[in-house]
Amino acid sequence: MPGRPRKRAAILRAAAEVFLREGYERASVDEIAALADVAKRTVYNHLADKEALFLAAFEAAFDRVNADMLAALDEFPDDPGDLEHDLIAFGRKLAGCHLDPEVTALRQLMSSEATRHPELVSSWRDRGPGRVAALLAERLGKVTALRIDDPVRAAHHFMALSTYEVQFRATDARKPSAKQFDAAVGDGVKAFLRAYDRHA
Amino acid sequence: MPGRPRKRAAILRAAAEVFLREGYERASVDEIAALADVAKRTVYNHLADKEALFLAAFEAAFDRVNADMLAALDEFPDDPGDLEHDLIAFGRKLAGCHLDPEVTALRQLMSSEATRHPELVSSWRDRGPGRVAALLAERLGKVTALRIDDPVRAAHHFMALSTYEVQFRATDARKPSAKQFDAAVGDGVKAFLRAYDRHA
DNA sequence: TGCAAATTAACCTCTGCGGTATACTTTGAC
DNA sequence: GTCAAAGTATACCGCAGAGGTTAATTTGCA
Repeated sequence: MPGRPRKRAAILRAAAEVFLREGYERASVDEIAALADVAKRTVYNHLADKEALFLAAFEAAFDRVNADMLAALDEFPDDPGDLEHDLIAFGRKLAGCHLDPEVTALRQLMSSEATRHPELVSSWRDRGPGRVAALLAERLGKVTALRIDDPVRAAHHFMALSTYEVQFRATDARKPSAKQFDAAVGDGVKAFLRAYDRHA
Repeated sequence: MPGRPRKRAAILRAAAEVFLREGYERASVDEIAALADVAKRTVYNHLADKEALFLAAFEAAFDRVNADMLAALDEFPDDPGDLEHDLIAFGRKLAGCHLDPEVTALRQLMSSEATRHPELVSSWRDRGPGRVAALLAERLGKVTALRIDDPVRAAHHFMALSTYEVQFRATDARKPSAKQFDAAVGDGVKAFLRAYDRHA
């Protein structure tokens, strides 16, 4: 592996770690350089200034996390055998993503810089949950057992019901137990089915 | 009105405004003092340091917006005549709170300081949405037209369905139109009723 | 192997902010 | 009206961090 891109990757990884841990203002370029095991000058060699460093690191971290999010969709079979079971499995995967510390830290970081960088928010929404909703809508629309007028809205309802409570407690000091987690997701999915299943 | 408490109130109001606009780190005590029309020394006279100033201002701002949130519950009648209509009215009020710029700014501020002040998050949750959920659960449990096993969970489902999409777009540059807003809330409430109404 | 580009370490400067000190003025309760 | 408590203006200190400079060194590639 060539030297230059390796340095750049190390810088972005370190920057993501420090920015996520400290927030934009509290993060220092010195610490990032030290963590990347690189001279500060090298950082400024790759990225013009702290701002550019932040945006690039955020972008990279988002891509990484978002891949997991979209991968959850593979959990959802094209032709579900046991619909409730499959939906619960998918809902767990989806809700589980929201518990990932990197995800919650990224959300917080985005939130705190939302005023200065509104494009971060819209990009996150469109490429993240918005994308998940669109893809999920496509799949739900094909399930004949469901009566769905507006697939995108139904997808949102599914996401809301399966993840609301988990997100609610995601920032809590002590995470919900596996039992609470499963119950929250399971009950959410069951409510979704009562609202959308033809014979429920 | 006596002078001293008036100064204190002015300081807290100014602090809230600046902290909400700039975030903790970017906010400067100088600006807060100027906005409160007060000498910097006076600020430090009332609050020990920037940290205490922040916590006090946050607390005050939270109490203010949270009162609106809890007031939304009054929208919900003890004995609903037209359940769907009443639920939609309540849902709109609830979702509307999430569009208030001060509310979104407060959430962002809490988010960005969550690591340093986890107690802010749990206090927010317990006294805010958690409280709403508990009170709403109480009311929902009394509505005989609904089949509800776990009232608190049902309350969460109601909150999720009626506010998810609005919160989803709350940080968007251009707010959703009234039509979109009403449709999102209305469809959410209808889904809730399909899931919980005895004869649906 | 040689050379050009990248990297490094060690400074340096400049700015902004938290917090304090001083010396003076205002305010309000008795 | 007095006088102590509170407020004000201004200057100041210390510190931390962004970003630049330089000169020496390493690295990758022809």
